[in-house]
Amino acid sequence: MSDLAKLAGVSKATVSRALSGSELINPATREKIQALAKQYNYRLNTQARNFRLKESLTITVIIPSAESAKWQISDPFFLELLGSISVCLMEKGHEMLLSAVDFHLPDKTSGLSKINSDGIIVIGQSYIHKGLNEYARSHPQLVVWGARMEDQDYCCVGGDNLRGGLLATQHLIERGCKHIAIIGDREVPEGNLRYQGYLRALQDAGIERNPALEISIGSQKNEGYDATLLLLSRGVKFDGIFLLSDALAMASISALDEHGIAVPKDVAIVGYDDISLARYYTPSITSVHQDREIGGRLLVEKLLQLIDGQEVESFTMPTNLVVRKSSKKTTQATVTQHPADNRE
Amino acid sequence: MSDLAKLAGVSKATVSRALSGSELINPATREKIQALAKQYNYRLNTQARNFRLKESLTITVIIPSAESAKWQISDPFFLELLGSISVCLMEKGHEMLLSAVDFHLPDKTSGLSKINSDGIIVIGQSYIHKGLNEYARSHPQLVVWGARMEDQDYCCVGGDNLRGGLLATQHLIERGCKHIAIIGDREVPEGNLRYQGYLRALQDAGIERNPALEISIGSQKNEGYDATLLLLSRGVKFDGIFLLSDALAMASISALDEHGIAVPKDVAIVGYDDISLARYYTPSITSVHQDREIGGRLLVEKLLQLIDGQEVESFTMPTNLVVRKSSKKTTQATVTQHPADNRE
DNA sequence: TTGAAAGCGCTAACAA
DNA sequence: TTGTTAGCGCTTTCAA
Repeated sequence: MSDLAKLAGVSKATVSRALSGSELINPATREKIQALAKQYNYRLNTQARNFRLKESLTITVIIPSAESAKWQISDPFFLELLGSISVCLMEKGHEMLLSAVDFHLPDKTSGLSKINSDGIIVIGQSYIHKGLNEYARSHPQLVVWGARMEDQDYCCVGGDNLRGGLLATQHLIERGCKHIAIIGDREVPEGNLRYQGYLRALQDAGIERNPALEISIGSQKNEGYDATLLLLSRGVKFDGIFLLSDALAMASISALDEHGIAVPKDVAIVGYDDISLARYYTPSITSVHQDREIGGRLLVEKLLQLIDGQEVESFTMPTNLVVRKSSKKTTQATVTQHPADNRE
Repeated sequence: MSDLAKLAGVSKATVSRALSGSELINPATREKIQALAKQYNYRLNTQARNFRLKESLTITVIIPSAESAKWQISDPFFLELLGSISVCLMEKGHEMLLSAVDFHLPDKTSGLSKINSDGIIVIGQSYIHKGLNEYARSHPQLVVWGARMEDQDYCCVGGDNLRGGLLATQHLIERGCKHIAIIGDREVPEGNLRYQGYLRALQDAGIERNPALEISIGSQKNEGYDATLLLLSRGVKFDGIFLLSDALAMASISALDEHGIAVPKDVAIVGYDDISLARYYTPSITSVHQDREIGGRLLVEKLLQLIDGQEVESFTMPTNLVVRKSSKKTTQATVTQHPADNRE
């Protein structure tokens, strides 16, 4: 920069002002300097600038990774949300630092405090709601995609999971299902709310809950597959399954298919998230839609407001069901399998 | 830091040395200072440190975004590779800056030079091979996932696309297919090589190439769907399709299914990449496997060597076919559709 | 083994 | 409108 200053015959300060497009500078000088900068292919040292300004223009996005397969970034929906966040951040002139954190590790949120950026977006509360609460008290520059909780000290954006679970289950009931299984991770707040919606729908319809139809697992595809096999092995009747994510739904359909059980003929399937592939699966998957574009935008905007020192409210996005083939009504049938293997 | 120095009754320099675990310091002093730092929850200012050291410990990963849907980060395989890269980078103590760039834009690679990090990993050459070459000449801290090219001035890691295309097509031929369509993006180097493999397999088997069976499109799911409809509308006979990615394969199967064409009974399908979902699609998808874990690790290691000033060679990873149901032999059948709509 | 001091490249008071 | 100057928080010579 001092070189450039010499070349232009002005001081460093003037160059700095010219390059940052300051108001209080002679337009002629500014253009001269900018031309010179371009000519010599000079670029501001962002590190120095950020250091000086005590800002990084960088946002850290944390996405939970799957414990079992660390190199595999979790849920496709989160990835699609990530795409939306990435675009918004870019529009606002921020960089995106991506960090896949395994929240199953003992230290859990301890990694958060090592982060050095203007703000943090956590995609999915995972198992760390309390940790987030604690962290947020000292570092308010945090927004989280997830479920609204009673005791929530951080800003949270997410879908209406209770309603989503309700819609999904009601749909299966309306479609004629009497024995509706539910498979997914109920340990995480979002999953739990979807489960509550499921319970409520059953209750509203006067259907008694059957614990043998409920399986709480992680969110990996193989777990969806295995859980479906487990369900089959229980020998309990079921004619519909509500899966707490589309990835699980796909794996489940795959498992059913391998056992000669047809979807939707024998069993109706409803997933969650309406990931882009849901429409292109065979059969296409009925799913609870969450708008990732709006979601990502909201997360970014709220975080930026937070960084700006503004007060910010959490937001729950409306949610709707997209009906596709996997739950289409056909000639009814109910599956019973291997009543032998009847452990838990 | 100066506060900490006062507390410890030493100079800033000593604190700095203690915290960086320098050799030339009294172990007693070091431990005292480290204890103090922990007690007061003091952390080094990374920005200042990086600025001083002229390093960022940050690697930028560039992943091409789909032109049509900017918020949707492209191919699932790239995402899985990204996961692997992320883990390796973390292991090596680097941060990962993620940038989704639309290489269809007119400026194309111009964005690269604005990047301010220790090195760049580009996932997929996309349409910018020349731009990468040019960039690499002045900025050698660059590795690219993609295809080996004759004139390549950058370090490149990727699968053996020619062989992959060959294996996929040979498999379809062995399985009895006589009329093998190919759908995918041949504009990008990787796609083109896979296509060359396809051509060679046909040639080896003495099957004449039929341009009506070839469709070059982008890599979005809807394009795979549309391309399949286009193929059907051409009214040309086909009993197998080689799709240049698994995402396309899924969309294609979906399109066929909607037209009452069964996979693999009527048409055999082979995809590419062996993404984790391939095994859980219905039917499960035969696909050319590329090891994302090793791939990611290689990319990171080579980049770090490059940053370290070492000479680095490009590497082509071995490639193999994973056979699943989508290409399983059944009672043979050949589809002909709508010979009416025979334009193009 | 430790301290004093310089300086990384930039911005922003303050002065001119 | 521009220049002078100080200083962000750290590391690292060099000297003690």
